[in-house]
Amino acid sequence: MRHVAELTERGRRTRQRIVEETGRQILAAGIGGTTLDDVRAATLTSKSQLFHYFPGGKTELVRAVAEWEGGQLLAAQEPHVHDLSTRASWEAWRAALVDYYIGQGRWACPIGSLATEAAARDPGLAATVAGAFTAWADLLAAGVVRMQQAGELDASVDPRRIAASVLSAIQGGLVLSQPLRDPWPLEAALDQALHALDAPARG
Amino acid sequence: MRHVAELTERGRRTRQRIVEETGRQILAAGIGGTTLDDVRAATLTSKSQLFHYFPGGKTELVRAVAEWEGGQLLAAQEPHVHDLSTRASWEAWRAALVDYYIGQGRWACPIGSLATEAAARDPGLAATVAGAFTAWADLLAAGVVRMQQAGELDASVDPRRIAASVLSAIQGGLVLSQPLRDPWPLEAALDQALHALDAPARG
DNA sequence: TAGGAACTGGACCGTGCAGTCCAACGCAGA
DNA sequence: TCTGCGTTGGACTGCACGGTCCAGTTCCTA
Repeated sequence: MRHVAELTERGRRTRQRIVEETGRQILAAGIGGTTLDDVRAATLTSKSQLFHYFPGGKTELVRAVAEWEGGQLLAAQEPHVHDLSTRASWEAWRAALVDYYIGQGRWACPIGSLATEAAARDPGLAATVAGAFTAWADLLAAGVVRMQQAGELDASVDPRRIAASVLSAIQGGLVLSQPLRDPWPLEAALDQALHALDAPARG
Repeated sequence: MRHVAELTERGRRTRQRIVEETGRQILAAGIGGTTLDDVRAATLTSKSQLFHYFPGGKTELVRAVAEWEGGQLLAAQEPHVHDLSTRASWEAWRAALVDYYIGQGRWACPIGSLATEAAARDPGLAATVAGAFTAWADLLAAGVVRMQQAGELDASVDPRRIAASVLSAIQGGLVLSQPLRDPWPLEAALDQALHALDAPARG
């Protein structure tokens, strides 16, 4: 006997298909530019399915997308983002990240692009987005700490500030790169931010 | 005898009122979240006036806003942005900029917030936005050159890359600060980016 | 002071889109 | 095979919003 809102395997797959396709459309056209009819057509589903799996409508769907994309974004940085204990590891991480954005034709951050639109429309979504940023920043800050522990970095630098400035370089670099359709601002900003890791430990 | 599309003083004021109010609404709610009816109500005008001054409709209005905001943004950085020949001048510029964004309750960049939404919806607008970024970056790069000429900065650093990374720090810092409603990521990113100016000239 | 152009008010229209509703299908377990 | 829930299809509704239209007013200029 099943209980409320339980999903079968088929249901889970359909739901997931909707989330991923909506994510693609939002990245390309923004929340406002993404219509449920477009999603319905692209996923070969029907209106009733959309509201069956997301009773809260578009708002709930977008939040599900935010959570999914947040996870994907961190997954794309594995395994480097859990190392980051050497300068070489940071470079490997950097390469994976640039490939995720530019190499795979995203040209924007799935989370970052939600941030601006979310802040105005949906406070709950803004909280989800802020949470994704915090989780990400924590991973980077942990890497900075690891570099300090390994004796490769001056212990006086603040890991949280480094993490925030690296994250800002990514987001801001994408803002500049996107309309120019050229990765160089992203790369310049990222490299500049990573120079903060070049302060050797004081012997 | 007047000619086509000439504006009287009254007309110019009305038009300007529409542009500024639309700018406020776009910053708060995005392009998609801004309706002509809201603008009409807030400016105490009528639909016909909106289309009288902007025959191209919302698209043309938004472009006018982008150009106006671009100018305002640079104006807010005066007179510092035309100096930037000393480290102190950069700090004064930094303070003016943070006040423009945070002190005046914007919490987002009028141009940066357009960038993401524009890239998807309106290629012409994206070009305008890219132009605004370029003009801004040119001013910063000129400042870097002035520091180099004054002998305060190593001549080997690339002014364009510095300018791009500082601009990215601003835009990305705002992306992080906005949902958190806290200026610290913006300030951390900006300060980190400005460290690039701390490379003394090689004697 | 008359003519005309710039300016203004607001009713009206068409459409695109979020969300509703209900009937039908399919796949388990009893 | 029956029963019931999870699942699916798609027509339908309400309305918000961009855009049109035209009549009326203000104000410059000759």
